Amino acid sequence: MISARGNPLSTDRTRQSAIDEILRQSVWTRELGPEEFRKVRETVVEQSLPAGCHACRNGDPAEHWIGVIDGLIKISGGSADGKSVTFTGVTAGGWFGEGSLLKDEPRRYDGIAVCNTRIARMPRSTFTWLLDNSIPFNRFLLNQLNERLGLFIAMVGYDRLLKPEARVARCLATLFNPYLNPNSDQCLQLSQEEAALLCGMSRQRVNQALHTLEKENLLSAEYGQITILDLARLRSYGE
DNA sequence: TCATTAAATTGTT
DNA sequence: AACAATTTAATGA
Repeated sequence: MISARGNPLSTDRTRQSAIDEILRQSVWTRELGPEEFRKVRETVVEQSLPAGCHACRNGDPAEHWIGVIDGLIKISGGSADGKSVTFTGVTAGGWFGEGSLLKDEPRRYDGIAVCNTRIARMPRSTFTWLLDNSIPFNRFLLNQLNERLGLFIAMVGYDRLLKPEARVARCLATLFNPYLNPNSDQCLQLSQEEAALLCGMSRQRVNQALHTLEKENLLSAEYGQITILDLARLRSYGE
């Protein structure tokens, strides 16, 4: 896995297989016809992003729909006083950035690699072609937007109704939404500081909450990574 | 391979 | 926010 990532010696064949990998893992490719699938496969390109690099930047023109092959991209925005807010994370098999493509506007948010991450870029031309030609693709997008809306509504609820432990548990669980992030790895490569940004809490409080959740065998917190052990109970934690 | 050091992350107040 | 402790990664003998 690691050896192929960012390796300048990797062949075209290994590059193409990474594209095949994410297309296999993605929900929206399952209903495409052969012609549609071929067009997608021929135009999507892979890119390796070291931790901290931008997949897309607030204000830049939007030329691609972006999928995550492996790793973790955080969707964040900067506030006026220089602080940044993390809205959500996208993991393996998830795609993002369609909002700017649909509106034909510059990017509204930053997409930043939290750990070393490989992404796939679909050119705008392919994206609009799918919109014009594939009903399954349109159905997928509609569902994805609906899932996202549900996700953000749920997160507002977590903020107001749940104790810190439950907020951490459920925020982490959202990274495993089967529709938005269908192939998320149980092992999340992120520091507690990043986890805190994702949960909208202080690092100290997240640190404390992680200890509690670890004692209950729901996850294991290691140096620079969190491994999910019981996703079902994290999802419903605090009920 | 091992020791040293800097940087990142975690634990705690 | 600050500080100490711990872990990792990089370096060179």
